[in-house]
Amino acid sequence: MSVKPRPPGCCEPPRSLPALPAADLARTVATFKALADPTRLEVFRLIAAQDAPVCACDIVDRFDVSQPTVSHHLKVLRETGLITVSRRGVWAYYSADPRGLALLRGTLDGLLPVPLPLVAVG
Amino acid sequence: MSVKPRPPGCCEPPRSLPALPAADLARTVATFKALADPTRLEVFRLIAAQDAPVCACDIVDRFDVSQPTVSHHLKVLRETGLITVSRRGVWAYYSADPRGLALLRGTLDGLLPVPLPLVAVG
DNA sequence: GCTATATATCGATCGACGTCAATACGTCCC
DNA sequence: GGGACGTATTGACGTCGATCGATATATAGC
Repeated sequence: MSVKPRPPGCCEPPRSLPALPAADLARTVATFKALADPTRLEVFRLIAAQDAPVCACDIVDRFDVSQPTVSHHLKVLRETGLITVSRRGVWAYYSADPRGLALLRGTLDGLLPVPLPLVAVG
Repeated sequence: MSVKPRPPGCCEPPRSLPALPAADLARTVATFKALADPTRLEVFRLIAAQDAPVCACDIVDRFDVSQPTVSHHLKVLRETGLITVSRRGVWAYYSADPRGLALLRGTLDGLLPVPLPLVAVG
């Protein structure tokens, strides 16, 4: 953060980088963190692979963790905008929110230029 | 994980998802985790924004954490394949490894189909 | 060799997080 | 209302990880 002279013979100062706004940084970090747990990543993969919303009971059935733990993971994914929930009676149905992944994709594209230019077709 | 009958009136069983191989899951989780810390994400952003390798001393200068902490973050980024290091005398120069981000991009594309079909040109 | 400098490693601390059992909350049905 | 069931919340526990100061390692120059 300080403005120090280069150590002699070291290097040119790197190109300065516009700092990410604090809110964007926090949101990006939270999204990465949401997918940085093996159980939670698999839960999200299961939800994202479906055409129709997934019942919470199915998720509980498919993982070797307790029902409160699954509920906790779903809450984290919901709070980061990666999934949405809808209720029908006592049942809760979860779907992937495309905007959550779009945010991540945008972040990655901002980190390094894509190797080949891409254009949308169709 | 068990094969239980549906609760009555709940839902159709979700499409079964081929489990991610353990090694792939671990590697993906580790990469997400590497970018899930605000300091480390900013360090990586600084490195990835450059055309030339960045001297470690510059990174230490630009952040409000101690030199051992920066060294630790650089090690994590290196071990996940997001950056590479080269030495010249006592100095260490870090560059972004495009393959690290490519892995992440591939993972995201596997999580949800891209909103519009994309083709490479040029 | 000795000193100075750049970077890495070690050990300790402290907060964050994944997990569980227990419990609370809501909804359905009798 | 009362019981049954699906889901969410709470509180506690153990582990992991970000951070630091101290120290180690390595290189350059004298």
